[in-house]
Amino acid sequence: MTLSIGELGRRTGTKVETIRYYERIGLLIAPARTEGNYRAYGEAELNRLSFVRRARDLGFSIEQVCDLLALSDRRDQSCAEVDELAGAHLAEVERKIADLEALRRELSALLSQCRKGTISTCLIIDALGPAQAE
Amino acid sequence: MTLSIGELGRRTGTKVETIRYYERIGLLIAPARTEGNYRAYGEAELNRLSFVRRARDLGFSIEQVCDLLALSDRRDQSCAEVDELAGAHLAEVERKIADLEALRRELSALLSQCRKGTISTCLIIDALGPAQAE
DNA sequence: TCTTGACCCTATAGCCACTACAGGGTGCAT
DNA sequence: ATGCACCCTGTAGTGGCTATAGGGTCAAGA
Repeated sequence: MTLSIGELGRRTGTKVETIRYYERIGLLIAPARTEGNYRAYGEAELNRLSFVRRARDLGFSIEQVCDLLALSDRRDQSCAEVDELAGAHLAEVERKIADLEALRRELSALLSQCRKGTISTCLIIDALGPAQAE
Repeated sequence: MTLSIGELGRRTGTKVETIRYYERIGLLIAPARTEGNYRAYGEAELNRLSFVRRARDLGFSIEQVCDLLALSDRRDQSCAEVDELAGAHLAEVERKIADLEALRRELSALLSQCRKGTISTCLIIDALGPAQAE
């Protein structure tokens, strides 16, 4: 099985430029080339890129993906590190959710107060402006 | 009242570099200068930067902040546009929350299954790897 | 008066994770 | 021979800052 970069992209839902970018930063290993200097991928590369994509879709950073890839090769060792990485990531996701929910509350409070008046009486603009009664 | 850039930063919780950046991109207007070529800010600038900071803290993009600033000057007009902008932003925030919550569910499902074994039996690594039973 | 140190200035490069060119080469069908 | 889809490299751009280099200014203290 030999895949061109475009085909690999189609199968993994990755843009061609992104694949080349991953290669450039060392996340993917430079594959063999055809006579015409085209990248030629095999199953191993397909699997590796799939792994990368899923991890990225789960919100892991490139660096975390690198770590996960390295860990996934050490099949006999404890998966405690994997667990820890995923746990840290989960905590980060939960923090972001909390931040966004605080934001949502503020924004919807502002919006619910809107009296459809003019800018000069707009509570949203007011809320952004300098504190007047302080 | 005349403020140096550092003083303005302190009063608005903004780094000096960020203020200069805002000026460079046109979000803040270039202020008067002292004899020694230092930026000299007044109350208007303090208000404007406060506005920017609050809007940024609420998660508005720089472009949205530009729009809000432009709107806030047109005090006699309807605030419908402001409302719309804030509403669109709220919708965006809600979409992000939904995305992150889906993520959280996936991650915590993965983590709850961890049996503290080796990498080769790690369900997290499995979940990232290529689909095996398909 | 000199020096120290905190502050200020500009210009430029770096961060993340891509994305979008420009300017060319390859491969296959018509 | 021509067209078109695809591939190649290299570079620059995105957003929203942040950091650094290499200097200038200003006020206080010895």
